[in-house]
Amino acid sequence: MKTNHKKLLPYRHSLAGALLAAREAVMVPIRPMLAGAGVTEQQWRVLRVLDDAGPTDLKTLAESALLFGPSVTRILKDLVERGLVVRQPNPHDGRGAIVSLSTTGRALIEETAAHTIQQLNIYSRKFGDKRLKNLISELQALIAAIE
Amino acid sequence: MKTNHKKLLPYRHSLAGALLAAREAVMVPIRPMLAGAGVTEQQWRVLRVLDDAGPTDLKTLAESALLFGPSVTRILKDLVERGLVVRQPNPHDGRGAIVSLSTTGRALIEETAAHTIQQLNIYSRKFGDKRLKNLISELQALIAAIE
DNA sequence: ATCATATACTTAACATGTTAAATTATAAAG
DNA sequence: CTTTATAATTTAACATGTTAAGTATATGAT
Repeated sequence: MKTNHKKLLPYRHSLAGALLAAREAVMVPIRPMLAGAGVTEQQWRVLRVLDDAGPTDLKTLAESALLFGPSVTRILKDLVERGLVVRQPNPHDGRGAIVSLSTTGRALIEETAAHTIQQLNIYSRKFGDKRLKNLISELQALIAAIE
Repeated sequence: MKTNHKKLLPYRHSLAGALLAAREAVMVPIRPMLAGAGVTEQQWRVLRVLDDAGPTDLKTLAESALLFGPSVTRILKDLVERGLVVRQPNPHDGRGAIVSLSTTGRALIEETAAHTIQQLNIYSRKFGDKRLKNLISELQALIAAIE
């Protein structure tokens, strides 16, 4: 039943497949560390984006963290309850809210950052630092080209 | 609240972030087509892998399609009910099963393949054919280097 | 043959993803 | 000032992801 009726590449060699497989390979060593810090991958993305950008409205946060609105609602409810994120009304828009990292939240990011940077260094050593930077750059260029 | 306390890159410039964002950008135009064909992204991965590899046991299928075992169980139940996949006992192992594409399932893959190939061609035109092939090749090299 | 262990799933339980509809508030037009 | 339309979230409903426990079969050692 081999594929000889068309030009479709084997899934792992396709663009979508290679991107998914690469992401999976990259995340495998990182996930245990996040679990140890008590955050899921999605919660960590929210915290990271808030650390990057400071106080942010929810829509921007969702886009930046590559999450859907309802997921952000649910994740923030949890992070606020745990005191990692602070939520305030948006002074310029009565409908929306603004969230930012608490001191505890920032501390969590700083702790995990040490680990992720270390992991990145391992990847750099195995794959080549310049090569890795170029790969990231190409990924961003692809995104820009598609949009 | 800018990030100046450590060397963590902004999320979109990080390896994990760039991979996730790139995958998302690539899939956005493809998802509506899959929805039109009546399959989810994960179901489509299962069908694609079966088209690549022919009759396959469930564990291999899960690994190839980047899915967990329980997801494969659930997805196959649906695909078999809809007549896209055929399930047979494994003659060499009484515990397991072997699944393969039905004629209908193969027809679905062939139809959608035309669309995905067309989309790939658009990406090639926008990003460069050689450049795109090289990107995929680098992704695979990264996976190999990490493991 | 029997016991212990490992393997291939399946089931169950809960978190998250995803879409659509509901809610509340701003904004624009008349 | 109302009416209408648009925007920011939340709620609800269901699919899928994810982990852990359960079931049945195979494998290996005594």
